[in-house]
Amino acid sequence: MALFDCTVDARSGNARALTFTTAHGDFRTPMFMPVGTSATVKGVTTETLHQLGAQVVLANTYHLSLRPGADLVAEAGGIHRFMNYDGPMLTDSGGFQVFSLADTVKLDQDGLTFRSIYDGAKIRWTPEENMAIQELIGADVAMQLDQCTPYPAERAFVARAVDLSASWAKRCLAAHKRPDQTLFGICQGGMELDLRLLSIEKLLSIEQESLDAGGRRFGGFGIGGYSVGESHEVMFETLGTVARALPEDRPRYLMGVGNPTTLVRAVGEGVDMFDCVLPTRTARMGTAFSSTGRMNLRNAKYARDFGPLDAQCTCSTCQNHSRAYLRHLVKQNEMLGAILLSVHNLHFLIDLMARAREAVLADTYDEFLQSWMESPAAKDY
RNA sequence: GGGCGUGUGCCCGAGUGGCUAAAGGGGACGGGCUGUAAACCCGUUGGCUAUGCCUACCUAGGUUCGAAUCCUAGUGCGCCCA
Repeated sequence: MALFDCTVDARSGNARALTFTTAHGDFRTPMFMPVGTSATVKGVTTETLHQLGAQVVLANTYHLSLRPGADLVAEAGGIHRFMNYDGPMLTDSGGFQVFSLADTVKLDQDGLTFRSIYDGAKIRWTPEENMAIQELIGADVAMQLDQCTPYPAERAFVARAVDLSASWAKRCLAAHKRPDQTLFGICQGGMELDLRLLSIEKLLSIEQESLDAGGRRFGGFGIGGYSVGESHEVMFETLGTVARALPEDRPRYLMGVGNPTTLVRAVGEGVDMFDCVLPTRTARMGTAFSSTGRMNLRNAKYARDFGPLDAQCTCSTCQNHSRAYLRHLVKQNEMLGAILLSVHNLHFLIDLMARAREAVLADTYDEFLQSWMESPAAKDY
């Protein structure tokens, strides 16, 4: 297969199983992508990531461009070599950070100006500059610069973000040149279905214009601006329609999600890819996903519980360590506790999506979804 | 044996007459975490028959309208002198 080809291996209802080709190998969906913001999935070695069956690892343009600097990453031979991960990688544009982090973002049609959280330096990003930075970092997939809107938000504000994100999508697509890297466009529009569909319409017409002019196409599509404070019901009111309005032949990536049950349901709505800090962050804070729901290992009830974390789990943490030991590590603030729980939580989501793929291939996704929703693990949704 | 200092809630520790059921830490207990400035943030932490009452700042006694705070004695601990 050629670079960035995407094949639909199977469908089951609205759920899909894709294979996507990158210069660092294929990835198969549905899948969960561990987040490695600063060129590291916190607490987890790249060797372990491979063992876990991670297919794509994220990194963040905002953080890497400020520390250690995109030029330094390029000098190291690119992000893969820099962090010694030879599988597919994806960089988020950093737009999310600019809006969520900097209290002094200045937004104009041409780009955005903000201050570095590290040293206060004034930084100016146009979509073109952001593309150049992501090309220097060198992940297999780059994300367009976009404006992620919070919830709740005024409709007019969301509409402006849709327009701005679309205009940036156009400029990113035009500016993006690196041949071994593909670009994903991003759909915004908050919880307003018509704005969501408008956003997609814009992306597709931008792409068509680009193709007509002999330019590039989007390798896939991000669905941004969800899981920003709205309830699950509100999110799923529009998510399925939005996902299925995106092209069938390319990946749909629900950005920043997260929760096991949300993943299983979203796959059922036609979403293919996910990323989230939740498994690694909650692990560092002492919480584990499990087949019986979330477990807070700080709880006293685990102090003398010498059984495995999750009897149904095949990860190395569950094979080798007891709840009592993990609780001890967490309570003592020992770094190994965070590491072991990170490994377990990542395994949980990666394995969940692997099983989702099997269900799609067997055309039994409905049953898979139903059985998940009836399982005790879904209760902490 | 003498002198000086000190003793506060599970622990450390602030508080030198009323605004004190007692600051602040720690610990314990519980909750949160969703395109990572997070090994972080938030709550609770004397008891009860609970818009009030009881018990509490080493012990006992005293001064005072009122004491963790002042006085006396005892006692534990620390330092110094013999």
